[in-house]
Amino acid sequence: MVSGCVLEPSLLSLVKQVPGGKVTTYGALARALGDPIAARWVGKVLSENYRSDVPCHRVIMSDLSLGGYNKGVDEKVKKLKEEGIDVAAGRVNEKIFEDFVTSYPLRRYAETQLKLAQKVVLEGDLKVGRVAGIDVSYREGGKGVCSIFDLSDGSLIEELTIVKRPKFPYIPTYLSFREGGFIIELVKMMSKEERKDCILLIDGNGYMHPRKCGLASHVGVVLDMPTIGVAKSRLCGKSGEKGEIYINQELVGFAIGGNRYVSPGHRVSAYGSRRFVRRLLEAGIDPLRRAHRTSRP
DNA sequence: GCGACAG
DNA sequence: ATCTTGTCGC
Repeated sequence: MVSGCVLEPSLLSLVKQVPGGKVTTYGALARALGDPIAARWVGKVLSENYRSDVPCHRVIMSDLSLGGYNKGVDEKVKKLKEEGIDVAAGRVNEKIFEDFVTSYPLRRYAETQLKLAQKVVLEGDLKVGRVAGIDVSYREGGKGVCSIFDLSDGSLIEELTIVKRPKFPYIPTYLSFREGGFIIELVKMMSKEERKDCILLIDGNGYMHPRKCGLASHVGVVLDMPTIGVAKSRLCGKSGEKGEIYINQELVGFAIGGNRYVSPGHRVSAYGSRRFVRRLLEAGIDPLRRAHRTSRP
């Protein structure tokens, strides 16, 4: 219950649909939520669930092995056998129940991303005077930090902080629904004048996203500000010979320095975003590292 | 079988 | 992101 409040009721009600004497898989539940990529989150939630009205013991792995259970796997096997399910050598011999009644809630979020993606502008002159790095860290809730630097002299102008509980779980490709609210609130704490002339560096992807709408693009469009995504690992795409990242032959971003992935968020091009981040680092300005450090305890 | 899977 | 969970593709 600590993580995703938003999708959790949907997930638990899906688990309740699995009849006694039948089993389903984490992946099948994720598909019923609207996206198989949520399978890992499904497993995490169910392994932590203690509600006796939710039959988590009927959820197993796609290879028919047992998976986890909060009271131990032995208890899971016992409950399954009591329901007449054939369990032998740590495997369940039963057809997978997948006949869920569902509204596929995750699809609505994906559709939101597709709509926002149509508003993304992949060009801009980046005539800005300030740069803000924004990062969110978690420990008993989330802490978002926005570190604003003056580009004329590289000095730290201001640092803003916000602490709140994220309402959306972490599911790959849906990060913007977890962290977008932190970023938007932080930017709204900036003065109008400060905001006007500022580009945002976001810890995550922009255009380098399966639906062309990662966190940086999402908040860029919502705030109508130039944004660049800088991620520490690759979510999707294929690497070219000079660090380019492609999705279906389309350039979506770059790997830089071997351990950073840069992609345009909004109102900047792919090459423009790489140039901007490179020049910042050459000038010794690292807003994201600063935001990351102050967000950590 | 081993690793990847934004944070 | 932390303490571990599933699935798919190489």
